[in-house]
Amino acid sequence: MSSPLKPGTSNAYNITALSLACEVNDILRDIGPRWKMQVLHNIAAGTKQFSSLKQAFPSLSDQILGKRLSELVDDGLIHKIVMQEKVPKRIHYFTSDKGLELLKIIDELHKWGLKWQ
Amino acid sequence: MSSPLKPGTSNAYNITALSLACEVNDILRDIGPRWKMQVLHNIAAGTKQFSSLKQAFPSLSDQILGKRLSELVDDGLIHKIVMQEKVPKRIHYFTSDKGLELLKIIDELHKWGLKWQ
DNA sequence: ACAATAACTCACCCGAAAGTGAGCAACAAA
DNA sequence: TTTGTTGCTCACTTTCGGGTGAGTTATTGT
Repeated sequence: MSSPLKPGTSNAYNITALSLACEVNDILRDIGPRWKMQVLHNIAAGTKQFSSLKQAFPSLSDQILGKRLSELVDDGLIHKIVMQEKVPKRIHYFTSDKGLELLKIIDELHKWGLKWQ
Repeated sequence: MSSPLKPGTSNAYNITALSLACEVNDILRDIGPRWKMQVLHNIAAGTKQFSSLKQAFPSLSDQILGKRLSELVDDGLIHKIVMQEKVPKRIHYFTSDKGLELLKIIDELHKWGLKWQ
């Protein structure tokens, strides 16, 4: 899902601390891009197609939506199935188990945010 | 902790979906900056001073460390107490309850990452 | 006299991410 | 025949965040 240790990011003193630290860093970078978790959440809520996701987020451009979807597929957070090959294509997205478990944590993050403003 | 809805980010259709979405977006932006959660984690583990945090993360520059610390203070995730005013100053950082609860969620994120690679 | 220390801030650069404009495929409806 | 649909990709510009170099403060150690 992401790159290993960058050069110079580790040393003798903090090798164990950094093993956790770097992994968390990488995860945050993976889930951090704008709209990405929202799109994942919407797909989990039943929105399946590109065009309906567009409607759900009118201020999100096609380009960014396309990028986020391909990132989510690459991360294994969603699956993509082609329902109809010929144009206009019909493609359905649905969340993987990995994605659903991530969303549980995202939801806790949301609750944490509500609790502490 | 962060800005409210940006103009054009909301509309009639998705007002409820976006209320969650935008909050999560904002939280992710707040916890996303490089090193921030690592620094928080190290402070929770007992590292109290600027100079010892520097040692813990040799590849992290003073400038970024200073920035992250002030962000963490602004976010209410850590507290800063001045132990000795006169130069060289002695300043201690320690995690707030808000910060500790966030770290629990970060830890789950870490476990999620280990489970799914 | 000089360097070192602790904890920063300011000004700047540069690469990555976000956002914008255009286009495309191939079929169906107006 | 033109327009619309669906699901994108490519190229470009702009914005933002990370990283670097230098400087500051006053006291203490050599």
